Amino acid sequence: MEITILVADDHPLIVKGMADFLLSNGYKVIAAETNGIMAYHKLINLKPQIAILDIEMPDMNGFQIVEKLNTNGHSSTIFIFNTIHKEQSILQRAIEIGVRGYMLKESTLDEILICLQSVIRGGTYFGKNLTNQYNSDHENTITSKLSPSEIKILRLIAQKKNTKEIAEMLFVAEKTIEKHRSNIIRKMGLSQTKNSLLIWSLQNKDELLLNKI
Amino acid sequence: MEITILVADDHPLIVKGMADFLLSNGYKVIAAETNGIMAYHKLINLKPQIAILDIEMPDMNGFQIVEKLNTNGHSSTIFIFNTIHKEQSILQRAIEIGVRGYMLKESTLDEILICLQSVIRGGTYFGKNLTNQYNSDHENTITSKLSPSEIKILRLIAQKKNTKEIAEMLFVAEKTIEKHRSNIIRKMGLSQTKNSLLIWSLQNKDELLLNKI
DNA sequence: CAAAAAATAATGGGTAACCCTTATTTTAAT
DNA sequence: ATTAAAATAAGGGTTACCCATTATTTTTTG
Repeated sequence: MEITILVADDHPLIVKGMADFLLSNGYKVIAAETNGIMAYHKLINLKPQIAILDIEMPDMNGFQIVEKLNTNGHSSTIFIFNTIHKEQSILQRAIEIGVRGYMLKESTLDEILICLQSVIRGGTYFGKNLTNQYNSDHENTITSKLSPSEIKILRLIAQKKNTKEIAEMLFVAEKTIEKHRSNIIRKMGLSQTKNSLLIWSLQNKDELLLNKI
Repeated sequence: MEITILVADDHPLIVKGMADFLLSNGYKVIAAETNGIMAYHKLINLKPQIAILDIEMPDMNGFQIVEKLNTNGHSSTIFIFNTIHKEQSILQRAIEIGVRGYMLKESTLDEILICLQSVIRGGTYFGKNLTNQYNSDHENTITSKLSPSEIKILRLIAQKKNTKEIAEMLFVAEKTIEKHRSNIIRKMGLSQTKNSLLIWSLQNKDELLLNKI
C-alpha cells in the first residue's frame, strides 16, 4: 500500500519541490500546506502516515503542531522536521516530543529518501552536519548547565529586556538579576566585556525561545 | 526559441522545485547549482538568458556574482533574486547593481511566472510584500540619512566592536566615535537606553553588511 | 532529616555606552 | 570663494552592565 504524506513549509517552492520529489519516488502526497494551522487541521482530518514539517511557519510552528497532536489526540502520524536549524538543543527538543526524523534544508535529496526509509521501517533519522558545524558540548550547556531561573532570565535578555525590567517582571530585586547574569556569564564561559551576555543571548535566540524548559 | 535559465540556491530542494517548475512551464533549465562559485562559473560558460539566484550561498553570494559579471565581463544574462530578505535597502541595492527581478521565497508559484514574463519582455519585477512588512521609510533611512562615516561605524558595531576597538581601527579618538554613535542614535530615532544602538545594529546586520556603500 | 544546590539580596567598585554642549578642522557643494 | 555639511575632539554627567564577596532563605535531593 502507498505511504500517505503531508508536507508543510512556508515557502511554496519547497512544498512543491518536496511534493513532486516524493510523488516521483512512489509516495502519496495527500496534502501540501504553507501555513501551520492549515497543516494542523489537515493532520487531524487526513491522518497521513508521515508528516514532513518546517519549524517556522505562520500561525503555528512545527513544535506546537507535534506537541498538540502527540499529547491530546493520540496521533499515529510519524513526524519529520525539515529545517534550517543546526542547533543541537533544537534537535534535542524535537526528539523529546517524539519527532522521528530531522533533516536540514541544505541536505541532499538522497538524504530525504534515506530518512523516509528509516522512519517507515520503524527507525529514526537525525541527520549529520548537526554536531559538525557547532560543537555539541557548547550547545548542550545552555540547557544542561543552567538552572531554571537562569534560563528564564536568559530568555528575557534575548527579548531585549534590561536588568530593571526583568526584576520588575519577576518581582525580585535588581541585585538578584545581576547575580544571575553574573552566574550565567561564568557558567557559559563568556568574556567579561560589556554586553557579552546580550550579544550571546541574541545569537542563541532561536535556541532559547524555541526551547520551552 | 526556448529561454535558457540557470538556478542557484543553497537548498537542494528549492533548486529542484524551481527547476521542475520551470521545465513544466516551457523554460529550459540548463544549470542548477547549490554553490555560489559553481553558479558563477556556469554563468560564464553557459551564458543563460536568465539566472535565478539566492542571495546567501556558500563561497559567493548573489550580490558578488551579479556585480562581478555586470562590471568585468559584459554579461547578457538577466538576473533575478529569490530570497528571504524583505528589507527595502537590500532590494534597493539589487536594483542598483542591475538585478531585474526580485522575489521572496514565500511568494507563490504564480508570482515566479509573472516575474519571468515581465523580465523577458524587457521589463522588471520587484515583488509585493516588501513595503508592507516593514515601513519603507524606516528602511530607507539607514542608507539615506546617515553619512559614510556613520555607516562605516555602524557596520563595525554590528560586528560587535566596541567604541575603543572602532577608534583604534579607524585611527581616531574614542570621543569621535562616541559622537558618531550619538548622532546615529539621534538620526535613527532610537531610544536613549543603553545598548539600543547595539541591538538595533544586530537586528539590521544583514542589511548593513550586505550593503556596500 | 541533613546536605547540596538554587534563589534571593546587599555592599562596594570598575567600565562602557549613553546624554549634553562647545569647537576646530576638513570636505563637499553652489 | 563662501556657505554648508561632515568629521574630528573634549569636558562633564548618568546609568546599566560587569566584577567580587558575603549571607540568608528556599528548594531539591540522597
